Amino acid sequence: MYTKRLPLSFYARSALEVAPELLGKLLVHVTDDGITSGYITETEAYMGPEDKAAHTYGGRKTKRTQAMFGPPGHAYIYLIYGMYYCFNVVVATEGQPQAVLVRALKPKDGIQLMLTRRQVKENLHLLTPKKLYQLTNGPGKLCQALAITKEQYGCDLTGSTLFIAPGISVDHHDISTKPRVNVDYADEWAQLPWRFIWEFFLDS
DNA sequence: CATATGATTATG
DNA sequence: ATAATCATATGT
Repeated sequence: MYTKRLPLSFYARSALEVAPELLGKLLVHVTDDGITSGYITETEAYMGPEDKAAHTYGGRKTKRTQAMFGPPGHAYIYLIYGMYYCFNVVVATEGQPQAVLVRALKPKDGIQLMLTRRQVKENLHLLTPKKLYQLTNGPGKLCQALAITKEQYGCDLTGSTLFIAPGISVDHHDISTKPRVNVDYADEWAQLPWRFIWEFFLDS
């Protein structure tokens, strides 16, 4: 179905470079239940040891964060609030623990399957563009919709089960930036505009 | 070993 | 505004 993948070179750059460029790219997960995918619409850059908001601040290397220290182009996934998974793309170079959090998607393939996984009652045909987007407009939500769990921890994103395809190109005028969400504890690092949002039209 | 808490979400 | 819910991080 999909043959192209973003090359390793795409990921071998700083989180600040990769985060905005990930917008419009297609995140795909192939499972026994079927294929689900969506265009990336929102990301956040986490720059590693110096970034107080990053899990690897101060070089913290633990069982949870080890994937961030590994080679780029792999998945860093963690559980938050005891109930939701968050999906990140490891970037930069091995030993340089940077990552990009994927915060939202615009659903593409496998919408019926996403509805089931997210336990949405609404009928597929009666789904408004807004309702459709609500399926994957949060880091925990998109992991539920695409069935991303710790099983995919460290997964090679140039591989064949959980991967990122080129998708569509986004005009940089349609990208806005904001401070990252829920990182108040990070002092001056909390205010940096390291959240990137693709301002697409809901019904396009 | 004990404790506090979080890169969130759903519901009221 | 607040509850849900637990792996991880940190300290003793």
